[in-house]
Amino acid sequence: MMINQNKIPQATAKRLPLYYRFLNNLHIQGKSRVSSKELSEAMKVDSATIRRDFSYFGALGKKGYGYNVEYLLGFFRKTLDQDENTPVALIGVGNLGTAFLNYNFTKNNNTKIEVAFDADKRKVGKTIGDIQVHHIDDLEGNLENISVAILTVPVSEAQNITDRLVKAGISGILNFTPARITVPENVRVHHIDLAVELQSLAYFMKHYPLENEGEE
Amino acid sequence: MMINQNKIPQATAKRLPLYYRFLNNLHIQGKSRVSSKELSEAMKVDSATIRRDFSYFGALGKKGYGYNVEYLLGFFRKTLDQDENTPVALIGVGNLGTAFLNYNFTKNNNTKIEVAFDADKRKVGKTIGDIQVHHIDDLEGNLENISVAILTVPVSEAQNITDRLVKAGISGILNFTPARITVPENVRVHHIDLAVELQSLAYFMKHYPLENEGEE
DNA sequence: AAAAGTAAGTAAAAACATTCACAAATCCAA
DNA sequence: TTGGATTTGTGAATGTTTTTACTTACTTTT
Repeated sequence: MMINQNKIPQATAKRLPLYYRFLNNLHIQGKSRVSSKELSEAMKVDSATIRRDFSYFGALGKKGYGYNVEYLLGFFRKTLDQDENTPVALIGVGNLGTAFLNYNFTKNNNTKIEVAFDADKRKVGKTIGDIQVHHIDDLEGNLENISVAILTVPVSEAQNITDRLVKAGISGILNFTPARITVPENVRVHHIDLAVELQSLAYFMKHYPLENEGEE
Repeated sequence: MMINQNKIPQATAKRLPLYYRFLNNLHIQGKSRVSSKELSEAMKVDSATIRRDFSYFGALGKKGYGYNVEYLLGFFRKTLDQDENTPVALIGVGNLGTAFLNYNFTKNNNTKIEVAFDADKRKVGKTIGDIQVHHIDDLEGNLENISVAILTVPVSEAQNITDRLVKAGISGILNFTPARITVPENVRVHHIDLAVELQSLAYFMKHYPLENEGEE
């Protein structure tokens, strides 16, 4: 495992799951061939960027023809480890947490919430979207083989729970709380701050009047 | 209005709401002075980046001292138009939409969901988090003064509803569906793709083993 | 089989963003 | 009041990402 290349730019890496999903859709639709231009229109990513991104993995297409959907899809499946599943723990079964449980990833997706926790005893024992809710006190015993957590707890609990997650061996956290949590160097945190996103959109609308630009 | 500077880098603009929120917290806590180093530790943004970001707005601090929290906060309040409220429409009162309605922004926040829509008649008429749910058919009549929409509908409806939103005068969309929607040039779309975020985190964990890096 | 068209791949340029490193200004302790 | 400590603001260096522009190779049509 551990594919050699650490050379793929982060910006590219962030787009890979998007590429994968679109290729999968095309494949399901029975399309066997696609060009960077078509992909560009569908995904709103510049076609040169797409070609450059793909090129980090080698020459995957054919000049004058484009890309073979099935081949490309297979390639990305391996690259993105779509074979192996990534089990995920959800911490905090509030409104947002419940949304995640019902959302049920794994349509074209190798990530799946396997276990959920909440501090509210009325929620413990319930099954939401097929997933059992455990009490947060039982966190430590129920994270076997799980290294990724989605954090949807109240902001006041965020750091405290994070510390426990880290101690329990979690090494990646998708943090939906507004808290900028502190973790050891070997733990990766991605923040998604919904209030910031909304304000940021409003700011861009007011101060960056577009009449031409591409995207986000 | 329309503050002169179109010169602020986008990367900086995206951090402004974060800065604002932290300054507000500091102010509430009664702190009157703060350095870029302290801010850096709290927000996990490099201190030089913070100083550089602030500097786009002029010299806001004092050498040897740091920044006056109240002054800086006041400055950002004006810059971010925290005075004027930005009313928002929520389209799609499913799990995620409900989470937003209950989440209720506007703690330190000038964005507020004012109206919600759904296609399910059983939801219409309900009040969730103080917000009335209207039928999606009544979209066009109920978007007076609203220019921002949060899109949390099923992916199959995304483009169709987007077209209606645009026709009804919406010029900014926070899109939580996996669809990469098509809009006219003058409409700004920010995508938040939860499945992609999760997969992307998993990819980074596997291929970018950190033992040192900063953040996202 | 030739000509016209298409589209990948990429080198180089441009644009964008972060970080270093330090002078200048101010603070603060004794 | 002096002198060391602090901390900003920023030029320059570095790093990253996007975009341009073009060659090459293949496809398709005639």
